[in-house]
Amino acid sequence: MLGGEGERSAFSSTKEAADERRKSPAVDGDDQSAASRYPEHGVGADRYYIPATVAKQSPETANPCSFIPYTPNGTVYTPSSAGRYPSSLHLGSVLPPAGFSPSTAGRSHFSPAYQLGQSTGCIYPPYTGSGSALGSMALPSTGPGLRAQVYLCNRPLWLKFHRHQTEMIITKQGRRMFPFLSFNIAGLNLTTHYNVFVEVVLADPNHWRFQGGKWVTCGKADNSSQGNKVYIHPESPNTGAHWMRQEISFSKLKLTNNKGTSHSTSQMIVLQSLHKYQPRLHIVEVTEDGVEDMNNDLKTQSFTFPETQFIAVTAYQNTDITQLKIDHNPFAKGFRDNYDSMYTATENDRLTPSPTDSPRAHQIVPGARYTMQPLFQDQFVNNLPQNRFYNSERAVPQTNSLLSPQIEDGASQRWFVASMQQGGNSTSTSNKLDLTPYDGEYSSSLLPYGIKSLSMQTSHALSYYPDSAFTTMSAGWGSRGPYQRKANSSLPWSPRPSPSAGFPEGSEKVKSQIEEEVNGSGGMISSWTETQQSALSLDKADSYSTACKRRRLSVNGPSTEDSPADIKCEDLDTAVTNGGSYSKEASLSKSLAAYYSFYTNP
DNA sequence: ACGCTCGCATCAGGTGGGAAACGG
DNA sequence: CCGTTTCCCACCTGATGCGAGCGT
Repeated sequence: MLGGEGERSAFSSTKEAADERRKSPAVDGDDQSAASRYPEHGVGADRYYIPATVAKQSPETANPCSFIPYTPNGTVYTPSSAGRYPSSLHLGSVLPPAGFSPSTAGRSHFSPAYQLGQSTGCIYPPYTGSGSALGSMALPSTGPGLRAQVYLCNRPLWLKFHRHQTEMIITKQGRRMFPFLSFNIAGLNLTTHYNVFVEVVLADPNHWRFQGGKWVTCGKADNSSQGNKVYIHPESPNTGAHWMRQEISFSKLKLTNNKGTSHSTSQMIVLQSLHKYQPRLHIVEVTEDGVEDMNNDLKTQSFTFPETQFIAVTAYQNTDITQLKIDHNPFAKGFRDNYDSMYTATENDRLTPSPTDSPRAHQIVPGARYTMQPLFQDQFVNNLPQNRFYNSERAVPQTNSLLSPQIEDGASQRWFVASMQQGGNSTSTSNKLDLTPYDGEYSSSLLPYGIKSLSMQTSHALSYYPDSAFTTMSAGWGSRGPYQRKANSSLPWSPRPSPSAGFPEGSEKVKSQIEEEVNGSGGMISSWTETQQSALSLDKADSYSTACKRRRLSVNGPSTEDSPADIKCEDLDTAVTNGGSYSKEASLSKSLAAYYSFYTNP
């Protein structure tokens, strides 16, 4: 396995108390400003994020809401002194004043706050924080200090890539990530405003190279890299209700190696080739205009999903990764060997989405049938009239979430992470990902926000997405669907039900099952989330997969191993959905009803 | 006449492959 | 020399504009 494989998916989140006043990073602004705000260079270059770290926490201590806690079994390097944005924000002294967000550009300047932690000089400062981590995972509620919970929507897909050590192409003009980051957030104050942004930090202090079919370290990382390391979601700032309404997709985030780029800097994150990076999600409470509240130090929450770690490259090294990209990225359909034959087949027999299929549908595993086009048509790019949405800049439609893959995936799993302080000191670099699935019924609990419930609906109404896994996988393309278009952006939010509802009694059981499965498969966890539908057509999927892989074989081993794992996963999923007390059909109907009720209420 | 839906064509942009260029 | 980076290519997706057809 590659270095990152098998990494424990312990997610680490951090809520770092800021000792200093800070403002949110500017969305707009030029690179320089952005970079300066979150400089990675300059300071001690030695700040890296060490994955697999988190304060240990047992599910029991986790939030009562039954969201299955993203059990942090991993370890996260925790600097003695932590800052809010330890890694990239360490440069404090170097930060020049900059506008905070596009909407607030020039209005607020980067304050020293983000620089916290910088002074520590510790090499791996990213996770700092004090206080209880999961223990603070409270049910969504109103009031300050509540902890947010974050789901990595397309986690199954990320896991697939992670197994082979994810690689992300970086180009001068910028290249989108694939899979891209897509989250669902819960636990925010409905009316409070937040800035949501992604920061990409060095995952380790090494320079990597692909040798002998494997990624091996090769000297030390170049810490002097400059450039923007933060991508602020274009809809920032916005209310908690807004962020929780739908998936928060970062599909338009671009990675570049062009430090001098001056255009579209707000959409570009500057990285260095052959370095390993770890994306981090930050949620910062701000005033309505995007300025961080200077009177509260506990308004920043950070989340890290180790499975999203990747090595930046200018050309793909591992053929397995290349094949995965081709298989799942709709823009790469042209590289699928048997594309023609595949699409001449009947719709039901198709192994991969048709060109017209929803983009979202593409972040799924091959072998599944999905033709949600009408519903998910604009998931990838927002093509709806902007004024119909809460925010014109929304990358992903609100309703998307409803239809989002997560739904389906919901049946099989939900990856949830509660914000927690990175106080954990675990030093273990275990690479084993912690697979904590959400129970199949979680969706109903989330219904109020439509997002999750919609997912269920999708799976229900659309036979194309038989299994939940798909929905999750497809989430990567952003989620937006026709239903969202009809949704009134100004709809009042019904009280969010306790997340606990999302986890059926059997959730623990399911979780243990999954973990067992994962362990038993030697880390082949990538596709366990695939839906049972795909399992039904597994043979077809395998055929497709095999065909696609004929073209190239990785030195270190073909991905054919996926098949067994997939089967197991699917079987597991089936067991969960069928064997358990969970009735997908009933649940879907219920969710659907709830969904409509929610959106039609005045 | 007006509004709506649908299909088609066009365009911009994203994708990996492969060859050439670059640099240590 | 070798590894890395850059550029161009063909292919595909999604957004947009336009006109035809239909119903009110």
